[in-house]
Amino acid sequence: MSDLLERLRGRGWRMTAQRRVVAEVLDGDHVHLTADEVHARAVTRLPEISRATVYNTLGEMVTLGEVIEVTTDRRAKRYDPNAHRPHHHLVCDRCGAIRDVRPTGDPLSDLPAGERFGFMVSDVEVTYRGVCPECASA
Amino acid sequence: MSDLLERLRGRGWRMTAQRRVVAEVLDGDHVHLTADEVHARAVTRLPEISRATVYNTLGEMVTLGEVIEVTTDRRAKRYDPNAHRPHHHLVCDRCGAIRDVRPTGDPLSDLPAGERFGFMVSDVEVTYRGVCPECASA
DNA sequence: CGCTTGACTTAGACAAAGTCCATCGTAGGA
DNA sequence: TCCTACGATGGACTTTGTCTAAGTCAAGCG
Repeated sequence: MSDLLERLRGRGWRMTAQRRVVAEVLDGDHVHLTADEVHARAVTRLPEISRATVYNTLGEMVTLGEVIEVTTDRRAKRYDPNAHRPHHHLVCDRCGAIRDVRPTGDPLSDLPAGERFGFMVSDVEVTYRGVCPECASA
Repeated sequence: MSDLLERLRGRGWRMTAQRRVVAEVLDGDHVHLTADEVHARAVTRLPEISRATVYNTLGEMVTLGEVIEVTTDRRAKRYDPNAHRPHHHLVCDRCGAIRDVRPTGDPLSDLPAGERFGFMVSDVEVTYRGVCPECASA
């Protein structure tokens, strides 16, 4: 994760204990925590960190493009540190588990000009839905 | 919209003034209203309709498969009556405008078995993002 | 036709997720 | 080491949605 920390430093981020903890909590592959989950884990390392700070820090990371916001359902937004490898998401409809996936092909090129309604289309998010092995066998 | 009303009747729905109004409000193409917007419009026709009823009715329509829930951002869910023609969505990042689009190709077949992590994948949602003509010229 | 019944509606309390703001604290440069 | 602007805090507030207890009404039945 020092990877993420390094990048943030390099952008003139003022380093504080709170920011370090949030960045550390977000480390790893297939990590998709909600803001509250990030807060809960951060608290175990830095008991006095506030919810507002977690929200602020996550928001800044998103703005800097170091973390991606994922909205897979009506519930809370999730935060995905895997921002530097383009990917999409596979979500379990039963338990909400999320995996990063990389489909073949480019969905952007699948949208013909006639279906763009004059928009300048810049991005596409693909969410696959199904049932994960654990839920299927339960 | 009598189309939607007819289908609902046929499923043994008890017909009430409230349900009729909600169904009528949802009529049309490229309609993606939030529950609150549906309520606001319903109130102009039936002043005493309550928020809870609008939520209940929308939820039932979704369960019956006559209306689709669309979650494009952190804000409110939107309701799309165009449930019987498969389609995806194009969203303006500035003003939130939504258009129904139909890309070529099938994203489901773009997810190789090795990227499915044992999931039984049953559905895929594609959200294109960009800037609409109105926002681009403003 | 009017009765009955259970499905439907209502208002408001409640909950979850997130934002805002005034104030206090501190990282890091001089 | 001292200063100061940037960051952190926590509590109030907002938005979106759910739940519940009590009242209302659509529609089948006689």
